[in-house]
Amino acid sequence: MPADPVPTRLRLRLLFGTDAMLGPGKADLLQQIRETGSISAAGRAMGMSYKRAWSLVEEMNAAFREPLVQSARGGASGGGAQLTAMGEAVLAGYRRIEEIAAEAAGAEIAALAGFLRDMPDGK
Amino acid sequence: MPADPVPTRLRLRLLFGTDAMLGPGKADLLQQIRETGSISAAGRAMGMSYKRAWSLVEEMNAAFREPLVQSARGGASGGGAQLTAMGEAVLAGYRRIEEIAAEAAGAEIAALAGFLRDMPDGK
DNA sequence: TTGCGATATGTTTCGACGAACATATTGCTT
DNA sequence: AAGCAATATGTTCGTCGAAACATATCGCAA
Repeated sequence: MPADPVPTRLRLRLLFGTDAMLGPGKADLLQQIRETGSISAAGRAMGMSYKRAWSLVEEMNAAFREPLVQSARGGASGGGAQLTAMGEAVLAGYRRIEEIAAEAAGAEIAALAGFLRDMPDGK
Repeated sequence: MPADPVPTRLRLRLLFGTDAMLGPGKADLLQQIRETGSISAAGRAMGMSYKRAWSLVEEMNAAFREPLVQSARGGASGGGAQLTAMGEAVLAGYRRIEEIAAEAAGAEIAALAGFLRDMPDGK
């Protein structure tokens, strides 16, 4: 068989109770913060305003027992941010969940994708 | 241990290529159509305008090789809609994927939920 | 002590998406 | 032939959330 004509991805979102949630956006943000060492740089890398990035960080820090992101302002480089141990754990956990789910449901997902029309768009 | 303080749910969305996607909303809509035999009744049951429900149906019908919903207008009861065999298959497949993913990742999800603050809100 | 770069946070502006509204159409029933 | 109930589809109107804009603050370095 040829490479699958329609690459199918699985995105998942965890709903904690009524308000708190963790999805691909926050996970990617955590990862970018981890890589760039800055909330603003992470936001830029994702085409997201600093304000929005910061808001998401604030939500996450409030939702868990301990903050996921530790930030500092001032200093030589103006400040920065990095993941706490809790932040590392949550990010790793989310990635693991993604992987496990995609793996477990892979066959079913492929079956569904097989029902798709070949070219959904006009391309 | 007591019942989990924060009931955690998993919602997943399948992204087919760039445009087509299938998530909880469309799946629930399919199920309601199946149960009510009508697009408008399904929309009402979900607090969704007929127009929106119809649009979603149109998207789904266009995305797959065969329509998922077959509709008829006119007639004794004014018309109606029902799932095609393809529609039944897609709905069942999505539910199965949900179940498999939740089951496979259950332990990891519970672990993450354990990191949550007890009362995210003020309640 | 001035400047820089990033965090922190409030206010205003804007645009997309859905709701609401409005019709047209269809085919049984009576 | 008239009426009904639901599909089908276009148009307008509101609203919520994000973007954009605007400051304030911090701490090191030069």
